[in-house]
Amino acid sequence: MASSDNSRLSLLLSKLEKWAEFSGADREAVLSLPYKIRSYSPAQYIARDGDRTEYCSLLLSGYAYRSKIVGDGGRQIVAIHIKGDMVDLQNGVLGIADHNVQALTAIEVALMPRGAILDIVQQHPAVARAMWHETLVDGSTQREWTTNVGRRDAQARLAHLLCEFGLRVEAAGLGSRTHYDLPLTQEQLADCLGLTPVHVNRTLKVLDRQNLITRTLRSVRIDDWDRLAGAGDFNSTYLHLDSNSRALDPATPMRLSA
Amino acid sequence: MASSDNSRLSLLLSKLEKWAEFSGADREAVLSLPYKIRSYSPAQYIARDGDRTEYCSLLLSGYAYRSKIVGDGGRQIVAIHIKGDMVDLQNGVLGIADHNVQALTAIEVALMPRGAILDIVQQHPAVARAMWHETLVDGSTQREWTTNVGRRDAQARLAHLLCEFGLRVEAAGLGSRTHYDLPLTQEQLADCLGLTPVHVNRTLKVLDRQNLITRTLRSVRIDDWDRLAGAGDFNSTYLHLDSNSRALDPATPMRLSA
DNA sequence: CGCCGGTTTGAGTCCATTCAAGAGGAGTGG
DNA sequence: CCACTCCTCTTGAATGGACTCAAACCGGCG
Repeated sequence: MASSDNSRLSLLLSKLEKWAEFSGADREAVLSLPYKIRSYSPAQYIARDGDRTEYCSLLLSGYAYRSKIVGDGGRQIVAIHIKGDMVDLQNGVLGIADHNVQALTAIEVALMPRGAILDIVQQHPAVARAMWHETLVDGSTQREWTTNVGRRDAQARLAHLLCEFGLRVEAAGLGSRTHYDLPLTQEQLADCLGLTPVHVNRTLKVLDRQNLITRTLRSVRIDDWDRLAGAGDFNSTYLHLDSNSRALDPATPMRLSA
Repeated sequence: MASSDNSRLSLLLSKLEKWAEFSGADREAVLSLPYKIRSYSPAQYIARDGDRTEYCSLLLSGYAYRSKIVGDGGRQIVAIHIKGDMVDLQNGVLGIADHNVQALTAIEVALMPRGAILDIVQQHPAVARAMWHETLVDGSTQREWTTNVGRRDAQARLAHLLCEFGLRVEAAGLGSRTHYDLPLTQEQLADCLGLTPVHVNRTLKVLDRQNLITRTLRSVRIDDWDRLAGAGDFNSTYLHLDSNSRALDPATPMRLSA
């Protein structure tokens, strides 16, 4: 466990500090978490369903995804992760993986031993609270995904996903919400959306023909954000991107219009 | 905020203690959380999407559910909660509700102020860890629901839901896994499963005709658990019902057979 | 150049939906 | 105690969105 140059964990620190007020000691503790860097190539497993997990991983670069396999061989992708996400907090803390975690592109992760995570949350309440928040936001996103596959048609599902990606990629500083890399094959998109690859292909074409998006190879340009968000029934609240929950601003609560 | 007789929070305590080793002070702190009891009648809102939330609620009796509404008016039920569940931890801690929480039956809840929850996790790491666990298990369940609506056909979806209910109801001491109250209308079942009420009706009949279940009014008898679990592609791992994660037993990791 | 994974397109099928109407059950008020 | 109403459940028939199967196309790469 080489604890060499810990500056790579500053990514984690800045993420966590969005959610709680950190003391100097808290920051110090995060930055001195033991970790090792590891690379994975596309499709490689970070964790497999059923595995005992020893590490929590912070995604340093690239994209990763979580998936579950059903009885007939079908696959559901339940989450996509980008730079700065803790990709294995749930599996790591619960101790046993209830789903697969795989690299989508070539990635780099910082592996932190499960015990070190449990220790730091034991000793640093602010860190604990921030990680808990992280988990809560993941949960919120997951509910939205359930809703997406459960109650929207193919076009809305896809539009919704593209909007979510845009905002998250932008928030992570990886591009603009209207033009970003989308390193998913149509088959993987289908597995995110509960559709078949063939139908994803057709649906993409429909969005393109309506001048909502322009597809180039593995990247997307959103030509009309507002109309795409409308088509996707997209409301960004669930992403909790505004980090003002600790000092909740007095703005009027939003309400769905429909 | 009447902090009168705190014995009702022992339900919360016993749940949390499954996930972390509590000291006497930890127990004391949980039991002396301020709360007030409130009743809701069926369909009444505990929280609405977009609301500022001031309380976290512990469900003392009855059933509740979370839902999201989509643009065309459709509803997705994203979780069902039973006695002992914290029904509003996410909304309460994040401070703004990203979905609705409603009573399914007549219910009683213990409302605890958001601030008190934040305080206790600040001062009692074991409590924080236990609540975090609670959230992680919720997240795991949510991933399974996403998978259920995304990648299983109507029959499997319904069978899966019935199995999940059975185990959870049994774990909460409310009945047996093979015979329990199911206070959902077929419309509500449909909204859990991403189906229409009409199709739920037909699918129930299919399960009945295959002698997997027997339906009586608002309750279910599972006649052949193993076959139903097979039909529903059900594997209970994701519920994390075995509370041995803090002292992980050395059993071989489970792997899916398919 | 020829392979190979991914994309595109077409045609036919099917699972679930929609629309519609009737039956059952519980509660209410006359 | 019965009539009435409302809600839920049930069933049928027709429709449709997404799927399956299958073949062709494309672009990158060895």
